[in-house]
Amino acid sequence: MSKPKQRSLFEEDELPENPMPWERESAQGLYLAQIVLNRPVDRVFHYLVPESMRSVLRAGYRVRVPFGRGNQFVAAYCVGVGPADENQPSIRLKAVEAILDNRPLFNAKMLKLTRWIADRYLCSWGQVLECVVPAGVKNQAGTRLVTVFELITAVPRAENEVAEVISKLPAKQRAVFDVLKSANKPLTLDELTQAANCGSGPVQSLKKKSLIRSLQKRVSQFSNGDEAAYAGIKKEDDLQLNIDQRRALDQLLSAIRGKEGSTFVLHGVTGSGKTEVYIQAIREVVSYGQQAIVLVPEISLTPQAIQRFRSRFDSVAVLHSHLSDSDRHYHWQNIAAGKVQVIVGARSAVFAPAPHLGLIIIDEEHETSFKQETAPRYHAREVARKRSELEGVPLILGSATPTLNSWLRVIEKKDTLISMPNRVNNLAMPGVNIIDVRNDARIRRNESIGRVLHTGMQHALEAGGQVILFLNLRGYSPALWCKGCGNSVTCPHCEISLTWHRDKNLAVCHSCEFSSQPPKQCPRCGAPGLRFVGAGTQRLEEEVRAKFPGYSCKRMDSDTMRGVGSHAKVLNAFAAGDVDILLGTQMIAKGLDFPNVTLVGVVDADTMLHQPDLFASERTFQLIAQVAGRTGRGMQGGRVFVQTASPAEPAIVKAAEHDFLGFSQLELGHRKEMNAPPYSHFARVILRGPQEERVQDFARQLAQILSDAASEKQLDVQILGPAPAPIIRLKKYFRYHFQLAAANVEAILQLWNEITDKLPREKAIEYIIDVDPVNMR
DNA sequence: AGCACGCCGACT
DNA sequence: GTCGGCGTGCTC
Repeated sequence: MSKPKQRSLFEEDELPENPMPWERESAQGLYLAQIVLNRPVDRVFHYLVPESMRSVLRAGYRVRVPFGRGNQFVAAYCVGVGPADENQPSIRLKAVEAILDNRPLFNAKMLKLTRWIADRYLCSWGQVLECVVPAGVKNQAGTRLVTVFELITAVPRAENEVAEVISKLPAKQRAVFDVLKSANKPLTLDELTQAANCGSGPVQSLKKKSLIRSLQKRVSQFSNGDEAAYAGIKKEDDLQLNIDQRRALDQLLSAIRGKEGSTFVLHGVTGSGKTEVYIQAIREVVSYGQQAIVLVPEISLTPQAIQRFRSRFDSVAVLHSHLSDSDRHYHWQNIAAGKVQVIVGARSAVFAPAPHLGLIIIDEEHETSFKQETAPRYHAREVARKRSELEGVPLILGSATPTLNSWLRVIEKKDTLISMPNRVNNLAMPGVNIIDVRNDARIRRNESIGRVLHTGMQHALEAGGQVILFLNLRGYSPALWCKGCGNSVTCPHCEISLTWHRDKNLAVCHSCEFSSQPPKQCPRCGAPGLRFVGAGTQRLEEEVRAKFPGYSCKRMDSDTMRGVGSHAKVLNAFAAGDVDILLGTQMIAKGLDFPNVTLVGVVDADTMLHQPDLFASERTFQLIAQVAGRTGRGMQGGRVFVQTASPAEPAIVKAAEHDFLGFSQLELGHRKEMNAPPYSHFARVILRGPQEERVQDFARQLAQILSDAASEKQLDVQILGPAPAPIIRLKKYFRYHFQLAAANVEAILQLWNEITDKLPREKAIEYIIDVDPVNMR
């Protein structure tokens, strides 16, 4: 019984755990709490519930408990309460020390969901719960304790005695007493003394006479940021839907009305008006007094996107990364109180404590940012799937380029497809030109903009259109290359090529925080004259300014978009037409909707394609399709130029043809052949330590143990590797990884659970396991 | 993950 | 003889 996690994964057994061994030994009518901790031990601990807490403590509260040999007090989560089983020896049990919340933070469904996450992503229940509750809720940010006074009414004293004491009160005390009596609620010292026009003396005297008492009350002092957010937003009516949108909405409405916990893949090409469909589907659940959760990638949480929801609904909570602890706490309370209709947020908003959830939507479902890269390493899409099942509400996965994962479920009829194959207003999809740059003299000269793209930009700009240029590398030059030895200068910690940032004249590692003055000589061979090769957004900006001097140009990447409002500022300028050419990284690839953009240039389609990654092809397709979607949204139409040295690459060709079906067919064929996801599951074990050889040895050791266990337990799990991780050095650690592969994820989970507490330890070597990884670095 | 216990080497 | 290194195992 050391691993409750194995049991509850695919059984629907109820939350109170099976009796622990000692629970079977003596029945004394004890009342116990089941407690989990934010530690990587996935076990439920039992604590005595003191008499005083018995009527309050339930599953879902946080508590403080003594833990370990030193009885250190730690915050923990109560996941169940109940009488002890028979034969409970009370000696070894400790007692709950305190309850930390005024109300439970989790209901039964959320407990079930978090338990599922712990099982599915191989971490402890406590770790999941810890990550679900925002820090601002834990530390009660935006609230404080104040002392208030109230009358003592229920005192077992003779009434006439009390009346006599009251009648003999000095004037000031009498005034205080009357104020408190007429207020009929607890008052602070300030309120009291002001109303009674006295000092604190009379109040203290009354307290001494046991006519009033003081108590601590927690009051919120949230700065109501929401009113400001809503100021200046005028409400708008729902738009008229076109035929595709109408059909999509009708399908969703019937699922909503039927209370189905089913999943819909909404495949709508860029510009097909998915958001309007979401909004009107939400309208339906809101009309029942229910709430909707909308997950979007963090980078899509733009002011325009937020405004779009705020102009349609009375109360929208937006959960983004710039919120203060206090804001987060405020939203959590509001959401839990059912005061919020729509919750819009990034990944973690999937845990929003909506009491009457009616609908979950994930927009841009293909975005990799829905996978959390630290424990618990959950994927919000899968968590949403589970939550929709538990709550019996529909889940909508929207994208112009659905993941092959979701697409396979459509093909297998596990999920329902809704197609929106046309753009709104009968706009055409933009024409995409694949430009083979292998023979372009300018590209050979190390320029980024080839002849064809240059001409295209010129025409677009002269016709009054705007241009977006996409390049997925920030900085000036992605490599400092030495002619002498042919090597590039790498980060001393990560062995990754340093990128030269010309504006600050720094060589920066994009993997850790390292940066230094660019060396004058090669650190390896000492030869002088390092060359800066390749181009990042900084250099592209310079080239654009040189080549298009009459036009204004703005760069958007994580270097220029440090400030909170910087994003909106540039986009507003672009929308207003003050900027002709917008260039940048990933962050301009999604969701932008500017009708005057008549040309989009993908400066280098090959960077993503050539990554040693199972998903490289899928990502390349997604990226080109998404970037292409940024144009042709007005009446002038639009064109896309994709510069590549692999013009025949299917991911690029199919993206150019806007042929998702064709691409998915091809790519799924490859995946099936290779028995790769979505036809199988992976879990990736990553090890790191300061000495490369020991990390490698230990990786081999672990892989061997897992491999042996797999054959011993007859589990069909392949062990692939170990091998050096693609980024072998990261911040002073050497990294190795290996993978567990199986047709069913359950086999992987079972194998890991069988072995995990028997695995050896090695000093200074840490390892983690990532189930269904999206990032292979 | 912590943390305490315990079993070995270098000190007053 | 003891202080403290770090490996080992447990945590209701």
